[in-house]
Amino acid sequence: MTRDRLDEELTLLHERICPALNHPLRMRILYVLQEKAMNVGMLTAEMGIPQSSVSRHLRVLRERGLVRAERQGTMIWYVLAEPELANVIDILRRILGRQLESHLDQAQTILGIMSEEA
Amino acid sequence: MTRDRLDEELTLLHERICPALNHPLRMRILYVLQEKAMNVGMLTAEMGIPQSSVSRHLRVLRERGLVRAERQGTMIWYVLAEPELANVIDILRRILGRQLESHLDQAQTILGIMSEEA
DNA sequence: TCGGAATATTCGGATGAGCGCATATATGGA
DNA sequence: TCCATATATGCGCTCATCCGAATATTCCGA
Repeated sequence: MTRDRLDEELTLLHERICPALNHPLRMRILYVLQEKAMNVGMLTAEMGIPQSSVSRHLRVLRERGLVRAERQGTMIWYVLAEPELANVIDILRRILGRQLESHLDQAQTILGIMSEEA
Repeated sequence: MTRDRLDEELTLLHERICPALNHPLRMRILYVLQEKAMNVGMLTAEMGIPQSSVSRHLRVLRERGLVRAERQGTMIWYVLAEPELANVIDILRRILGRQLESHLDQAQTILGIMSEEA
């Protein structure tokens, strides 16, 4: 694969897929949907944020083909369309875990990278 | 893991790790560094953007512990610190590839992205 | 066909990220 | 010490995204 081609593909990747991961609530939605399909009401309760927010986040995921919406009567059930996303999140969590263990983390804390600490 | 704990962890993940992936140039830097260490000058040439931009992107990656900076004389070599990131990118590329194959997306076809895949 | 529940969208404002340009800092050598 | 090279940062601007509240849409049942 040429340089330009890779560049092109990564740009496309960033336009289409990545925005889905660029928000913790969307990540959480993906993670929750991995276990079972849910409708908007359930997700709203689960997330603890306004329904309009949930709906907008779902739109981002839906438009990028990462979740599927299946209407059933007046409700709409959302299903994880790309199960591999769970792997992505797991890998990132693993990396985070390693960093939290290492001393590296101290330096970054000092640098004020982390908003607040857990 | 409780709901709150997962929420907390994903928020932390989003603050610390994800910003590194939120930009195509940073993704490209990670991808390029996977093959070999490079200094800022090499990366600037490779990317075709101003040196100040490269430097700022590197800072984001460095502060989050995803790359390591090793000074050698007047140059600074950058090394991929979390090789698993390459897996993340590969998974995302695979998802993108699947989506491009499906009819899901006509726009991509128009863009001529589907020419040939690896 | 009308009402109500479930979901989606619009609106306006606030916040943050990214950029190029210019400049600052650090290192090695003369 | 002074210069040249390599890298990092400050500044001002633009643009995208997010949010809550209010409103619109869709669908079912009576």
